[in-house]
Amino acid sequence: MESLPVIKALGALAQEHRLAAFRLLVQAGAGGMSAGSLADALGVPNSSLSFHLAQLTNAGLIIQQRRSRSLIYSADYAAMNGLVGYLMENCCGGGICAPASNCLTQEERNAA
Amino acid sequence: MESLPVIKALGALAQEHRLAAFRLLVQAGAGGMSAGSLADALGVPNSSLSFHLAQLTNAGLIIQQRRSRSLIYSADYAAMNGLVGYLMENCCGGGICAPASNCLTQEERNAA
DNA sequence: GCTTTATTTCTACGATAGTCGAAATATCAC
DNA sequence: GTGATATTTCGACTATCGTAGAAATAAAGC
Repeated sequence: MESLPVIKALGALAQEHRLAAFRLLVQAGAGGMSAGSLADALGVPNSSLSFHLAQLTNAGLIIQQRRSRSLIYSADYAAMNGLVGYLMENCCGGGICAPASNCLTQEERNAA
Repeated sequence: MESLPVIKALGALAQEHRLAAFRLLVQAGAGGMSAGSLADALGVPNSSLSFHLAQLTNAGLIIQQRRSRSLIYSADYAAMNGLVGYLMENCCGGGICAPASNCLTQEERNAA
């Protein structure tokens, strides 16, 4: 993993509403949440949240899907694993520390 | 761990020079590096780097020590473990994923 | 004390982030 | 097509970030 996407991902998470939104999506799992229900849950105006969701999407941390009139967002577990992996990979000179554990996607969990 | 310090830490790492500096310090280990040698290694003016080191220090990611005329900076492994732990802790609803592996401090490594 | 070395603080500047109401777009139901 | 719903884009604004030269501070040596 390169440095630039890591910086984008870290920057995307380094904001109150975005960190909260991302965590909600992580906990929501594969089903995801609509933009509107996220805005309600966070108490942020739609237009503001839309801005933040675009940032998270651009950073590759979340995925957007249309379901009827709603846009459903869900966390990209692979991206998150890559981010944590990058941070741990360069820890302690890459020698002693074991790689970070991975969060499984719904599919991976079913397969296990 | 609260949300605010996590946001500060993520924000501190979400910048080219600061991420590079932090990684250099992580690899440098307990011995750390002086402000000047960091500035040389990164090709950044002293005053600019000083600004960034202050941000990292304020975020609790690195530690400052004076050694004669030089100020020596070193990575705070405990803070990094806390940050990664926070991200992993809220992953997958906190259920299935194992906690992230820890990077050991020099003392912990010696004790092991 | 004065000088040298190492680093920070000051200052000013342009660039980007965050906010939110209003207008625009997309989809569905009839 | 018309109307209702869900979400985004636009616009204007303030606040904070990143930059780097210049001046100030801290420690060591003579």
